[in-house]
Amino acid sequence: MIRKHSKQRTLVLNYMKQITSHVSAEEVFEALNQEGKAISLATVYRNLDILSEMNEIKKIAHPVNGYVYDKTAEPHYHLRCVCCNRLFDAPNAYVKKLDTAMNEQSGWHIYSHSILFEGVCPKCSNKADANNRSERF
Amino acid sequence: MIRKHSKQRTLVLNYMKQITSHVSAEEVFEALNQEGKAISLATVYRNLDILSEMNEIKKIAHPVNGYVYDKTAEPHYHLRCVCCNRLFDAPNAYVKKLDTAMNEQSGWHIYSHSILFEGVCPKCSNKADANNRSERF
DNA sequence: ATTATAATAAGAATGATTCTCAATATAGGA
DNA sequence: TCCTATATTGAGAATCATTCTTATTATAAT
Repeated sequence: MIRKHSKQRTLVLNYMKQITSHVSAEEVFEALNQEGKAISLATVYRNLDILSEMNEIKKIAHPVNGYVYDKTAEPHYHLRCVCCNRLFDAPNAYVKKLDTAMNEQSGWHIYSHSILFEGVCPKCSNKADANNRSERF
Repeated sequence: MIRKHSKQRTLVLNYMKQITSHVSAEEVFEALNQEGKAISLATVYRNLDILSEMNEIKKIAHPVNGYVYDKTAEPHYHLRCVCCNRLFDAPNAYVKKLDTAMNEQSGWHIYSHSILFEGVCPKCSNKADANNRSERF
């Protein structure tokens, strides 16, 4: 018996599709409730995981803050700001041939890969510049 | 006042240097106590984090199992088996030019990147083959 | 030796995530 | 439409990795 998304799962999915960043379950929970859409935290967690398994979104281990969810399951790369800790999509395309190359080199059966770049985002580096200026004068 | 490693920190570091895989704090704790080296779990956690900050080892967010620690802080890539969930070092070298390329493309100040390949390790794919054979007959 | 700082053990506290379970909703067949 | 089986929910309890607290012990510099 194939069952389509429940009312709550649809809420979660619609929210995910509409945002541009990467969010934690807690953030989804708070955003939906703020909008007046009553949903429990456990249901948010449950549905984010179900949607990940259905390959509609992707669950990502954030290097320092538990898990975040990504609106798209298509493989792509990420940038993390070591200053504000936020996660962003990288502008470049997925390089499929890295998988075939690693396949041959390692003897594993490789499905995919992910790349995480670490650095300082423009917003944070502007802030740092401003601080330096004000310290100087 | 510069202080060199304490007795317990040295225990942890020596253990890390001698292993080949990637271990959790709990595993370090159990291995050391099994060897008769008394050390508390909190101390293991504390020193693994201190050693990471000192850049002697590296702390890694495992995609499904919390954090693991890597004996080397030198940037390199990883393979994760989706079957047994273990983490291994990839055989290839770090590609520095990905950082400079992403620097230009994104406008960020990029420090480094990491690549995580996902697939099935030889041991697990052998196991799967064996299971298939036995199911067939 | 003395003193100040660093580090420890043990357990308590925290916090994110998962689990439990009684209640509610839904799909498909009679 | 009503019935039945299954899916889903909400609310809070439970779990579990990690961090914090605090009294005690170790260490380095004087």
